[in-house]
Amino acid sequence: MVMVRERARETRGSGARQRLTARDWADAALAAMGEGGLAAVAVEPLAARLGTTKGSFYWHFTNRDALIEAALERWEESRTEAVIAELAEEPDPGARLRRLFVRGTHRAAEDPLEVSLLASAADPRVAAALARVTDRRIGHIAALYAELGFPEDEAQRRGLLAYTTYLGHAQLSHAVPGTLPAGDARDRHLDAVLETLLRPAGTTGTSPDVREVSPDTRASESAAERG
Amino acid sequence: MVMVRERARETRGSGARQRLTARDWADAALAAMGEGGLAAVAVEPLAARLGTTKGSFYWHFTNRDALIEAALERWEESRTEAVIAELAEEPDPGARLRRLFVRGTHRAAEDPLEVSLLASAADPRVAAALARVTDRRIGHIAALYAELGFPEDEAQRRGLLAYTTYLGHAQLSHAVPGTLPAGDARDRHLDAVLETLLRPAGTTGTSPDVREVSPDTRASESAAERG
DNA sequence: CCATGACCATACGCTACCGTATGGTCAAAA
DNA sequence: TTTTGACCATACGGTAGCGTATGGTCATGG
Repeated sequence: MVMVRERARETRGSGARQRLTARDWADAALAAMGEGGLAAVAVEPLAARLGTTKGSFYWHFTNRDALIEAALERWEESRTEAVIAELAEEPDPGARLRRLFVRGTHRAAEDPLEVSLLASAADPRVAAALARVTDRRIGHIAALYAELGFPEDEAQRRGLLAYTTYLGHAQLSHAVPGTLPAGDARDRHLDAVLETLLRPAGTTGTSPDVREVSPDTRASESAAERG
Repeated sequence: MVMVRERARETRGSGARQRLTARDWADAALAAMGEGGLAAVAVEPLAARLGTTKGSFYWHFTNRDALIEAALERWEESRTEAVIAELAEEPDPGARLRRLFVRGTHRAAEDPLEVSLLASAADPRVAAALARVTDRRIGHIAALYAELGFPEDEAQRRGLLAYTTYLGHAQLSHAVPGTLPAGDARDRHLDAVLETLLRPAGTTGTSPDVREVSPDTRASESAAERG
């Protein structure tokens, strides 16, 4: 089963032969990681998938660990950029937080990479990357809460809770998707969650004086996104 | 750590060996799973750890899959019993929910087994076990909310949110423990989270009319528990 | 007292993967 | 045109684990 390698040599610049770069390998590693976790980042299967052999890999990387590190680095920066891209749009911090949460959960439901990384947190490199990204994200969410008028410690606490909720949601949507509402009900659920996360504190008590959640600021954005 | 194997009858040099049961293997598998995930449930390392050989294992089990299934079954029922044990104590549903949440998060922080299982949710057997346990737990929490007076759909929604929060918290405490407050601050954080999860709905709005969280019903129970 | 069967040890072949060694190919530089 | 060096193919040896085969040991019942 030899691959038909097309040698379409463009006359200029981009050496259009099927030669690979270290980044190609890192991307493939990330993809494999999303599908099978850290253990799926294996040189020989990746080589087969890329239509090449180990000879190529060991030219670009000293060993498998180096590949893992490169992949994590790539993930980390791409995620940071994605978050920053989210930031730039909305002027209203409340709407920013809503969009952040909704798009984050949507993406987590589709893309297993993030959950896979969490699942591989036993590895110290993965743990380090996760720690950096997590800190940055929680800090960012806390800043949004602060912008909304919450005092610093309360903003920090709520940022942590919001991110905790996001993580749990991502976990559920991947491991036990049946528990989560689907379709319209999903957006309604997310709205209710956001309502809970944003509701001001102060009315302590367990007695449920329950009324309808007023649907004035729905956050349903059923949009597919790219990264 | 590993227990000292008592060799009951030592009248003859070093001949007398301890015989194992299938349950011993299942327990060892669960322990290994907590430490290294599903991949750590490997016959030969387990045999070494148990001070025996593969010969013993393949007497009690047909193959590795059978061991995994047995271990999961054992986990599932032990967890169910644990939850039921929690149930029986408190008469007040609000306090039950608090204790459930606090003890759950405490245990998750100490025992990596649950997080490891989540990390191995790619395996269909693990996914099935997780699905059963998750459904039962969410149902139980929702029932507590219902007992507190929330209407059925709201109780369901809040049960899901509470469990989502638990999962995210467990995940964080394992993967990025630095983000979570420690010591006293942890209990305060948990109290605040519970306050948020139990607060009645209805006061929609983003404007933070923030006051102090009244510390009338603290849920600090720094107790070690057994399973 | 020996025969049986439950239980364990050991040796073997198999697969998947890691990493090395070494030679092949091909575009561009010399 | 020859040479160079970046890039890839292939063969090799090593390790870890799965599963099988087969024989060893020991308690108990006949």
